[in-house]
Amino acid sequence: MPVTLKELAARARVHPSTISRVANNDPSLRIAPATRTRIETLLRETDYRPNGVARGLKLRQTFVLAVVIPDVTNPFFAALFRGVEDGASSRGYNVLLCNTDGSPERQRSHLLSLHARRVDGIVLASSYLKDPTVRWLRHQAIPYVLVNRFSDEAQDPFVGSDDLVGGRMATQHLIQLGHRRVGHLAGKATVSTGVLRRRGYLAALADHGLEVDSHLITESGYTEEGGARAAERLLTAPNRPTAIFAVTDMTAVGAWGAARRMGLRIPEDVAIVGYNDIPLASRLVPGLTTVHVPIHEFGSAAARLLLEQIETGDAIRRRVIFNPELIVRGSTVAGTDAPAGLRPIAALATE
Amino acid sequence: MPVTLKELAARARVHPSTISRVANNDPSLRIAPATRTRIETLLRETDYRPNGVARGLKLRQTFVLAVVIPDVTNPFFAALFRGVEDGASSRGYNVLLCNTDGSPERQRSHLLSLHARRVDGIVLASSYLKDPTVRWLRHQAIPYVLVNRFSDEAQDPFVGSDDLVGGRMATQHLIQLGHRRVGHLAGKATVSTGVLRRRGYLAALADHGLEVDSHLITESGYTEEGGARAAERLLTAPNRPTAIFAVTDMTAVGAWGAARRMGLRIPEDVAIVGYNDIPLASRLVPGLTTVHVPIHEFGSAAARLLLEQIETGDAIRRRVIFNPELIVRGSTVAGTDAPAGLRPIAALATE
DNA sequence: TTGCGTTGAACAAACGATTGTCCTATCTTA
DNA sequence: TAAGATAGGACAATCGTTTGTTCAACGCAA
Repeated sequence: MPVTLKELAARARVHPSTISRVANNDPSLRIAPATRTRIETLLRETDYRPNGVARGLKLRQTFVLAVVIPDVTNPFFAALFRGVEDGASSRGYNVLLCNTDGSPERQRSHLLSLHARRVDGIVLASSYLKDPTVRWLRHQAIPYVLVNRFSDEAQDPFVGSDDLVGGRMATQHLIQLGHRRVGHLAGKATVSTGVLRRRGYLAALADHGLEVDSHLITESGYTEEGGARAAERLLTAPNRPTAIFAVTDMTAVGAWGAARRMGLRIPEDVAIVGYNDIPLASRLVPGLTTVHVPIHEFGSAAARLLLEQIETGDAIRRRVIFNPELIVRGSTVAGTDAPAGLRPIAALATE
Repeated sequence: MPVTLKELAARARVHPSTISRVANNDPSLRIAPATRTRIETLLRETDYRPNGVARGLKLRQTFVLAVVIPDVTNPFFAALFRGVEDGASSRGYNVLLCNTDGSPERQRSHLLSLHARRVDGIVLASSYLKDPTVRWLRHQAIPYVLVNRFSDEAQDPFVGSDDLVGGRMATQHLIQLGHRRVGHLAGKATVSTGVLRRRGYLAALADHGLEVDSHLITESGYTEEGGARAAERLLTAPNRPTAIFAVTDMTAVGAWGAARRMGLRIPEDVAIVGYNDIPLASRLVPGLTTVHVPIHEFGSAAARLLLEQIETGDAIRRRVIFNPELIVRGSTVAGTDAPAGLRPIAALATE
C-alpha cells in the first residue's frame, strides 16, 4: 500500500495537514526551515504522491477527461483522440476512451458511467441529430464538447468543419472535371455530417444547373463495407455515374475496392472523392482525392474548449469551425499523385 | 450538482446509510416494505448514482484500467486497445489510454500518474528490455500485464506471441521461395520483439545453411519512415537482397513504399514480409505477406488477466502466448491475393 | 408485569486529502 | 514586567460512500 499523509505525519511527528501543506507548497504555511527540510526529505524518501481519489473527492476535480467515439480502430477517431490527449496530458489530465460502435445505447451507458465517475469533461464525437443523450448532457453540470458531428444547430460547444462547404467543394470538383452524372454515397439522415455533406452535394449540382437524379444517391452508412455495397448498387445500375462523392474516406475506400473488383479503372471509368483525409487516403494507389480536415486539431481544440470551461467554471457555447480543403489526388485526376521521390510518408508509427 | 446520499436521506427522513443499503441492495438490511418502496421511488425519481470518487475512496477500487501504448494512431495499438476495452467494459470498467510516443520519460510519468490515481490495473505495451519502469511497477501493489513486448524473460504477467517462431517462419517462407539473399529490417535491440524476431531470422538462415551477411541486417525502428529509409539503404547497396523481412507491418509498409519509389516490382524484384497482420496489410496492392497475430485477443486476454488479479487479489505470473501464423499474400508470391470477387473487406469502420 | 427476541433503522468510523481557524510558545517593545 | 505581536504548527470539518455496531420500540411469552 502506498504511503499516506497520516503515516508520514506519524513519522515526522507533525500533523498531517503540515505534510500536505509542504507537499503542495502552500504559501500560507509558516514553518521552521528545519521542519520543512525534514518533511521534504521524508517526502522524497518515500516518494509520496497524494491519493488521487481522495484528492478528487475533496477538490471536486478528478483531472480526468473522457473521449466518446464510435471506434478507435477507425483512423479518423484515433487521430482525434491523440489531439485531445496531446492537448490535455500536458496539463495533468488523463483521458478515458469509450467506444460506442455507433450504438446509442452504449453511448448512453458510457455517459452515465462517466458522469458517475465525475470526469472533469467529455468530448463527444458520436452524437446523433436531436440526440436524447446530448439533451441529458446539457442539464448536467459537466463541461462537454461535441466534435465533428453536432446534435442541434448551434446549441452546444462544438468543434468541426463546415460540412456543407466541404460537400459542395468535393462535388464541384467532380463537375468541373466534366462529370455530369455524379453519384453520392450518403451518410445517415440522423447524423449531421451525413445531412450537411449531402446538402453540399445537392448545392453543387444546383450551382451548375444539373438535375438531381435520386437514383444517384444511396445511403452507405459510414463503414467500408457499407461503402462497397452502396458503390456496387450505383455502379451496376443502368445509367451508372461516372464519379462518386463518398461521405467519408472509409466509405470511399469501400467504393474504391468495389470499383477495382468490378474491373473499373480509377479515375478513367469512375472518379472517387472522399472526406476527412485520413492517412490511408494518400496511401492508396491511385491516391484518394478527398476533403481535408485537421483531425488532430479537432481534438486539441476540443481539449482547449474543455479546459477553458473547467478553469473558468462556466459553460462556453463557442463553436470552432475549420475550413475544409480539397486535396486532389489520382482518384479523380490521373497523374496527380506526388512524384515517386517526393511521395510523403506518414510519420511516426511505432511498432 | 448531482444529488447525494445525505440530501436523499433528508428528503426520505431516514439515515443516509439506509439509502445506501437500499441502493446497493444490501441483503443484511432489514427494512419495512413501505420504507423500502418510498426510498426506491425516490432513487428512481432523482436518478441517483453514487459518486464514483467517494465510492472509490471507500472501496479502494476505482473500476478504472489503463492502457499504455506508444501511439494509438498505429492500427496495431488501436486494435489492442479495443480488445482491452471490450474485455473490461462489460464488467463495469472504464479504460484510460496513455500514449508514450516511445519515450521512456513519458511512459514513466504516465505510470506515476496512473499509480497516484489508483487505477485498478495497467496494461503496458510500450515496455523496453530491462525497463526500470517495469521494475518499479513490480514493487507497487497494482496489477499489471505486459503485452506484446516483455521486459525481462518470464518475470511478469504477459500476453503476446512467440516472436522467435514468428520471425523464423517469415524468413523460412522467403528462403523456401528460393531467396538466398534475405534482408532484415530489424527492430531495436532494446525491445523484446526486435531481439526475438531478429533471432528468428538468424535461426531460419542457419536452418537452411545460409550464411549471415551483416550488411543485410539494418535497424529500422518501428516507424514507417524508419522502414522506408532502412529499405533504401538495403536496396541501393551493391549486392542487394531479393527479399526483406521487416520487424513490423508498419516498417514493411515503409519498405513497400520505398521499393515502389525505386521502381522495383513487388514481389518480382523484391519480396516483402511484415509482422502483425494489421488491416492495412491486406489492403495494399499487392497484399502484404505477414505473420498474423491475434491483436484483439492480445487485448482481451490482457484484460482477463488483469481482472483475475483484481478479483482474486493476488498477482498472477501467468504468461499467455499465442502461436503466430503466416499469411501469404502478393508481396511474396504473385497472384496469391484473394480473387477479386472474394476479396475480404475490413469490417466495421464508422465515420 | 417483567424479560427477551425481533424489527427497523440510526450511529459512527473509516477511506485520504485539503484548508480555514485556533492555539501556544517565544519575542518584542514600551 | 506586562502586553501584544508573531512564528510554528495543531485542530477539525469536509468531500460522499460503505458497513460493522448499537439502539429504541414493539410484540410476545412466561
